[in-house]
Amino acid sequence: MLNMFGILEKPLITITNIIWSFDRTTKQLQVLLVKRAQPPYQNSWALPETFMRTQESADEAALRLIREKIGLNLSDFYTEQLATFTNQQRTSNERALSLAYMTFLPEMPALKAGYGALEARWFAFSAVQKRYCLSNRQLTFQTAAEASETAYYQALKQQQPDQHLAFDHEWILRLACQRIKNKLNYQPNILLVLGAQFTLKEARMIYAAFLGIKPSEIDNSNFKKTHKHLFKDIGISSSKQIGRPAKLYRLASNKVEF
Amino acid sequence: MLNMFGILEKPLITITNIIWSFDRTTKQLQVLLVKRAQPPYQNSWALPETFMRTQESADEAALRLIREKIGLNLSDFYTEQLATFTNQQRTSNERALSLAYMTFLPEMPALKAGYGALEARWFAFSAVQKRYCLSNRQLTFQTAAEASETAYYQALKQQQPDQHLAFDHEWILRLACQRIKNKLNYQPNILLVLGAQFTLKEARMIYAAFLGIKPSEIDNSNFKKTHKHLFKDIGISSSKQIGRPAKLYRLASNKVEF
DNA sequence: TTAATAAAAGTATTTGGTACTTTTATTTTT
DNA sequence: AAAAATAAAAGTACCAAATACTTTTATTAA
Repeated sequence: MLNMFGILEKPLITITNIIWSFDRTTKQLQVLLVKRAQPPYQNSWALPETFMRTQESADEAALRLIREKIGLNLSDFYTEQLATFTNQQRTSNERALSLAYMTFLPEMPALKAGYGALEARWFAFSAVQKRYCLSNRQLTFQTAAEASETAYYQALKQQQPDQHLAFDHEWILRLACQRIKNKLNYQPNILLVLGAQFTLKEARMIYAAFLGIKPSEIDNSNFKKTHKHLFKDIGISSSKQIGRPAKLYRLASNKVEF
Repeated sequence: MLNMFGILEKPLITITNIIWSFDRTTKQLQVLLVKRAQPPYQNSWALPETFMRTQESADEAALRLIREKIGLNLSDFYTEQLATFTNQQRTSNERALSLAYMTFLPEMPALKAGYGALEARWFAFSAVQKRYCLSNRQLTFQTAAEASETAYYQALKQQQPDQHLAFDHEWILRLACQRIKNKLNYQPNILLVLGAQFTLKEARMIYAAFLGIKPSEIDNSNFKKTHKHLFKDIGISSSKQIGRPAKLYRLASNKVEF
């Protein structure tokens, strides 16, 4: 398509979805990765992706992705937009923008790999964080000094594929961590992975992961006081465990502001 | 483009840029609107837009938009991504996704309408807020209950064009307000419109606009204490005015986290 | 029955937010 | 030139929240 100023871009639209859940037995936050069946980045681990189709909104595509690629048939989850990635160097062949979403599942369902994936697997977030150095590094998006993004995409080409996530997925994950951390104090949507009821210890485990500290560094008593506006005691105690049973809480509001 | 599952979408990409500045004489936050020269929404006020071209990143397109449509040739400003709008009902003809950005100008330059615009004009944000009811209404994007977004796009078709901004631009602006408000306490990028040095009164004017209160309702002394981590006293006093001269401040950090 | 465990519950101290008052530096008026 | 008006800086006292820490309680394991 041409107009008097140049050729308009009509790129493919990739939907990339960071899918979070929580393992109740290990009390570990989980993130879903798939092993790619086809090139590029064949056999590499990647965030689940799909191309957007005609007659479908991005949100719908994000849901279809969950169904098709991961074999999940769920009704109860929450998806929010993360950001859109437009750098030309992010793909090598035909240009594709990536609309990144985050989905929070209130349980940790069994997975089966769908089309395009050799395998779909839950990973403990702490392991992924360590493996791919998703530290709290500041990401600057200042247009005047967008050097860091440019530098990242330059370096991307030299990477060993088997030691990294496919495409710019580490960059996307890093951004997701930053976003979740920023919202921890006013809109901790990440806690939706804890489902309808949870203990404060479980909430603390998640907070600690994004704050970059050990869970033991957060005092239970103080945590309860500081976040009492976010959690509501539902008057039930947790099931059998060593020590006094923990109370169960729910999120105070499921209204989610943008 | 076809694969075994269906037809992939390759939509046009619209870059929509909300451009903010500050009028030092009236101490009013300003937002830039253009009057559309061509259909659809001919003669309606709209946020500045352009189509993305090949060989150009979305960030570059956002910058080109500033140059071409508004005749600004600036080097010193900051642009950040707001969100991406993908609803099919947002355009009537060929499908177009909109990548919305926000740009903060440290001055309020004169405008000249460029290609596609009959006029480009600065509006006092307070007037725009009132005119288009950009109140603090909660916007829910819960995928399970995305009724509000769907309802919005349904209602959009019935709107009187001359009483509203073009396309879904009121929706986009409302989201921008919400985002700015949320970031006021930890990353008030909106204050970049105040330039290299500003008085606390100027900062208070902007805070008040997004908090939905009168500037007089914010106590100067307390505001200073509460936000002292964000502002740095640069030891200079403001120029001649009635009353004791205000000190000048700068933003403590121009590092911007995502 | 006792020890160990883990969380609830409570306390005391420090920090930060809020409401309010006083002081100071400037312009305008007399 | 002096006094009044203005607007912000600077200070104060009080209340609420965050933090560090201790005690109590409900449970399991030995």
